[in-house]
Amino acid sequence: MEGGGKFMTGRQEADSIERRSGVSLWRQIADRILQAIAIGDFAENAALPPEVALAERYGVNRHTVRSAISALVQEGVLRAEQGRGTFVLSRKRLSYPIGARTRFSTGLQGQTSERHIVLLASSIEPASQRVAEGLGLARGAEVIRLETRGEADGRPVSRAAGWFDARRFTGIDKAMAETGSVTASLARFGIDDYLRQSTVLSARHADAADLADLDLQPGAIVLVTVAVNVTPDGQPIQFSESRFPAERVELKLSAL
Amino acid sequence: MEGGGKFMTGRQEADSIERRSGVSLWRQIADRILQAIAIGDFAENAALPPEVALAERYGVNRHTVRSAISALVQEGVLRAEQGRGTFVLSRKRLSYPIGARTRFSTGLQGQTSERHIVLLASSIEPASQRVAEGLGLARGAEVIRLETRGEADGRPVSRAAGWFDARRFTGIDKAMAETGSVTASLARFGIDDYLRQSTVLSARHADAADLADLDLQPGAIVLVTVAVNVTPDGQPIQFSESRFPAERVELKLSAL
DNA sequence: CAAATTTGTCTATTGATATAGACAACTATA
DNA sequence: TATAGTTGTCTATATCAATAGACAAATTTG
Repeated sequence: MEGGGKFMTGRQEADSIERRSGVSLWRQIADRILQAIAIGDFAENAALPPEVALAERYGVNRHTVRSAISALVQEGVLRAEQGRGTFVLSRKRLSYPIGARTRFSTGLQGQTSERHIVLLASSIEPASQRVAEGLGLARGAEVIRLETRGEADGRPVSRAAGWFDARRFTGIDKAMAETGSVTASLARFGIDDYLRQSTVLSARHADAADLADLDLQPGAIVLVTVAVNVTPDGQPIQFSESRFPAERVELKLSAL
Repeated sequence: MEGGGKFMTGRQEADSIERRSGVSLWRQIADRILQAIAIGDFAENAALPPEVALAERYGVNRHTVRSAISALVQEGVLRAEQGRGTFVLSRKRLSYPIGARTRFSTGLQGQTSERHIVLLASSIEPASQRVAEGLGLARGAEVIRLETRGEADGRPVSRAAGWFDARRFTGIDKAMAETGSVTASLARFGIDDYLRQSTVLSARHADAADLADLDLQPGAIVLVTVAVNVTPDGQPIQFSESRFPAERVELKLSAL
């Protein structure tokens, strides 16, 4: 029973693996295992099926499965013990909420014991076309750019660039460095509340910058959001582009 | 340093390519070209830079670039003409809106000249755990499952499975086959309006089923949404899982 | 027409990917 | 303690991926 099971269950399952696809088999199998963990097929701390069983299941050689497992061990997802088995270390994906009032820290409450934003860099630059459009400024107007990384339990879960009107938000880089919070920084400028006006979402393979920023292994997938935050009366205050590692994060879109 | 140019522009650019990553260079370059087209770097009908220029730009051999181009020609994204150049065929990605009132047809108005939903299959089955949770039914309760494909201008842009309470929506499969519209089908059961209660979003490599369903090439990425639609008073009516080809579709999250 | 530019094809070589088989090392258990 | 089950290591072979160079074929330009 290879492909016949597709309609049998309520879940998309590992029917097969694509050869000569430009994606190596071990990478595809590593992705499958990651996904299986994410949807709860392999419980945390539980043993994976033995290598020979996985090899049969995916229709490849045992050594190919070993390459996949070896990559996941490198990533800290699995732990292999000779004679015993291979065990799942990492938890399910974080569920990052996106809605009218998207906030980093509050959204992950309950899922992680610790979370924070690190300001990596800031700069002043002329607004590019899309930034200018998003913020309702003239192209080339001065904007402040903040580069940040979100971390939860010590692991990177997001990497964002945010742009603000440099005139209105002079010094927001310092505020951000001190508070570690966009919400708190904006409060210093009299912004008590802000809303997510629009979010555009896409996905792609991680490039070199993503790999470094998010501590990913080559071949990983990133979710990309491009968003505009506005004041309650509709004035644009922030344009942002965020990247999330798809293997560690899912986005939960909440009405509101 | 490698990524020195990273802070120079407002755009994530092609700093480099990852070797021995499990993803072949030609596939990575094909992804880059797709992305460049999607964000408008290469205009429609315009010529791509010559192969030698691309090879230099990405730091690979010309033949590797040719492999990437050849894959994109297969996918119908590019057209190569000997002696002239290689040209961009496909348009930008469709922007598929997701919000409180997500509807297939209305959402794509203006972006495509033609769009419709095809009912591929339907069945009655016991509710799996997650379907039951989503619909607020007991696990194992009978549900109707509709398998559909969304097409715009003749190209697949979505592939969805939708589940409905079999008791309440007996015959919705026929309604769907006749009307080709979820909204119209639900109207027959007295549902004039419905809202998107929750959407969970993730991304992964396309598996064999995705490749067949969405007419993709191996190595492609799919966006996956899992959603629950409810009546205005909060009663769950539909649980769905949809897959979108990331190279052809982006999701636009609209407030409310 | 001639030259320059660009894509297409061919041969050859190297390294990564995948398969195959055998056996060692370690663990749990009967 | 013996046995079965599991991960770890090794050798060998075949195929795919990537590089390198040369030249043909088609198109555009001077």
